[in-house]
Amino acid sequence: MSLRVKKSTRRPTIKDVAAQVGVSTATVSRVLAGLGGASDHVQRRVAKAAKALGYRPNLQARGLRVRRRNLIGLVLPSLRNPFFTNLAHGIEEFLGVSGYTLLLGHSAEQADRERRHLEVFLDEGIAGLVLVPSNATGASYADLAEWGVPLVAVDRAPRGLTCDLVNTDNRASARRAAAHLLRLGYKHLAFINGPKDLDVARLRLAGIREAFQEMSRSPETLVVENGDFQQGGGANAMRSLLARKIPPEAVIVGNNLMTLGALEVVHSRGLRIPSDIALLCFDDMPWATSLRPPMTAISQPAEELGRTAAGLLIERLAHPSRPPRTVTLANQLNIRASCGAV
Amino acid sequence: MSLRVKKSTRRPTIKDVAAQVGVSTATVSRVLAGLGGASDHVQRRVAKAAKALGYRPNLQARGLRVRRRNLIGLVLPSLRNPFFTNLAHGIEEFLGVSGYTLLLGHSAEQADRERRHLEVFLDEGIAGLVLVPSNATGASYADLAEWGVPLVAVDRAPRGLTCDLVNTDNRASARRAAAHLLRLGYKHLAFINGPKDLDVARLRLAGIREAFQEMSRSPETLVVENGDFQQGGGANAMRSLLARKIPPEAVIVGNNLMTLGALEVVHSRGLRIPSDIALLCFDDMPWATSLRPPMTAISQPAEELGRTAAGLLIERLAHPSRPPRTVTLANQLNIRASCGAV
DNA sequence: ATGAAAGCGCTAACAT
DNA sequence: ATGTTAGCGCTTTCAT
Repeated sequence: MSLRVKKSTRRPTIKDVAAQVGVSTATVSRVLAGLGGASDHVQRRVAKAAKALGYRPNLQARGLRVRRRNLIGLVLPSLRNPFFTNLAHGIEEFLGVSGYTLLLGHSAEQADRERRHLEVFLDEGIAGLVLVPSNATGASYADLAEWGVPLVAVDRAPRGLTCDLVNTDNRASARRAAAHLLRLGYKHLAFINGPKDLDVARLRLAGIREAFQEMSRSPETLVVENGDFQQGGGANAMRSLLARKIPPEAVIVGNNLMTLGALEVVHSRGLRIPSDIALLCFDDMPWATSLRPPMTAISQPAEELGRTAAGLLIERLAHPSRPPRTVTLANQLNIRASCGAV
Repeated sequence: MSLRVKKSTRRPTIKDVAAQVGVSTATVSRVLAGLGGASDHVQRRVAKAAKALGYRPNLQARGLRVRRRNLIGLVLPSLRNPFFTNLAHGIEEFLGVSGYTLLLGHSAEQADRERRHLEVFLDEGIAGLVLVPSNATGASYADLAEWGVPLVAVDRAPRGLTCDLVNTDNRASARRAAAHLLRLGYKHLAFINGPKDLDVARLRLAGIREAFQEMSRSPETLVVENGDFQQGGGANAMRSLLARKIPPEAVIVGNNLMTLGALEVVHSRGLRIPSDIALLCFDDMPWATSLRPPMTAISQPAEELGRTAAGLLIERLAHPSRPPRTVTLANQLNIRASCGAV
């Protein structure tokens, strides 16, 4: 005796399964949800029929009913930057095993694009949100709190909003990096920083200044350029540094992309690293060791940042009213030849 | 006279707007959908009330009703590989302006993970799917056709399924690359290829063999290793090549990540490029020019691939029964110093 | 143990 | 021009 499989073009619903077995939809729902409350006999038959029909739950309908979905929104400033995509990797990995699905948006550091994504995600009924805030001009996150969606910020603190935050020890690692260069004897340093709006940028600059102070160096021996975290910005900044009356002997570059731009300029001028100019950069990328000379870099634990953020979000979903937490992960200074010390 | 704003903790629904204005929900729905069919007076009042209340549509409810959602699923083999994340960038960019939102999943080249994502996406009611098939052992895409979800494959053709496909001219570009090396006088070549299962891998190998034939070289002067498209695999393959009785004079590496692995080994052995060993790789990355010497690379238009795929999908959504198309984009050989020709 | 029925928020036929 | 109504697929009381 074989089950009659209803031939149909549309997806089978819980109703079809119920009809097949000859029970009510309520029973099917309960069985499929694993709530028991049905005889073993029925349980088996329901499971069998569901399988035979190829039944799959309609998550929209379920979501509509229980007003909660297993969707998590993720908004990143860029998909071209490995730092952020590694972050995404970490998040996806963690959330995947927790049964959540990711909605992805990218803001290109623009407040309005970011906002649009956030709104759509909300309309989709996301359960939670992971955000690397652009903090672009005009961006404000103050009203996100009212949306009632659990939110974890990563890497950067959103302006005007206190929430769970996972970041790195920007200040301390920048201080260590600067101290390293000063200790090696470089006198005139430059820092190609990110956009001024970002706390990340402020903290790193503060860290570098600390190092100068600790080692009793004049703040005038530090030149700061503000780049845009893009390759072109890095190139521009480097050009402008090299055009100075006293070009820096060593440069700290604020991220991976700007480093590429800076390198481009350094190479095109035929300058040698580190004898003509020493380089140290934020974001240790797999190719840092393949550059000649290998690049000294501050490695940021991008994937770990992602996993931590995902974990924090899951906890937040379980305990919505806990006080917000900040988790800071340590960066690491990987010393290689681009600064002259082996 | 100001509108009374109903104070409530839950999201306002279309009902709240209707009540506020004193019309039926149907009218509100029509006005908000821009279908007209209402007096200017009412239109204005509805718009005003919706805004005042902060009304936002519940997309799940809408989707349930109209059985179609503005969600597009995207499944990638990896989020660590810039090629794929650039692809994602292109897709996101295109889809974003078309009003679609992206669901992201990554398979890590594993058939079961990939399948799980596909199923969940389907349950979420996606309108369409962009897939870079893992083609991992056990993966089959034959039944995807029955799901009735428009599907565009990118980069690799899914096993057992004919569908829209966007890829690159793997065969031709591989042939050009090999010809370039042969013309430069290299006799013993090696190819660190990707997993055998992938059409990409087969096509490239075929292209290289073509070059050998055209230039009347013995096929024995080509050694092929199959890597896993990961950094570690590239390192292993390179080690094994260097351990041969006759190590290759020039190596073509199948992707960016394996290139990093190969470089790692080359550098650790103290070999010089190109005098000891020439290198040419698939995937031109921003850092290719910053390597010393700059790396000769076959650039694949990842973002363009993504945009094209997104475009194809949108057309497919509009014309579900059109015959499947394959769009092939040209790769470009960027000749740099790593092969000896300036 | 199981079923009937209501309803999540929305849209679309079908009235009027 | 606008309202009434049904129903998308599901879960969840509340009965039985």
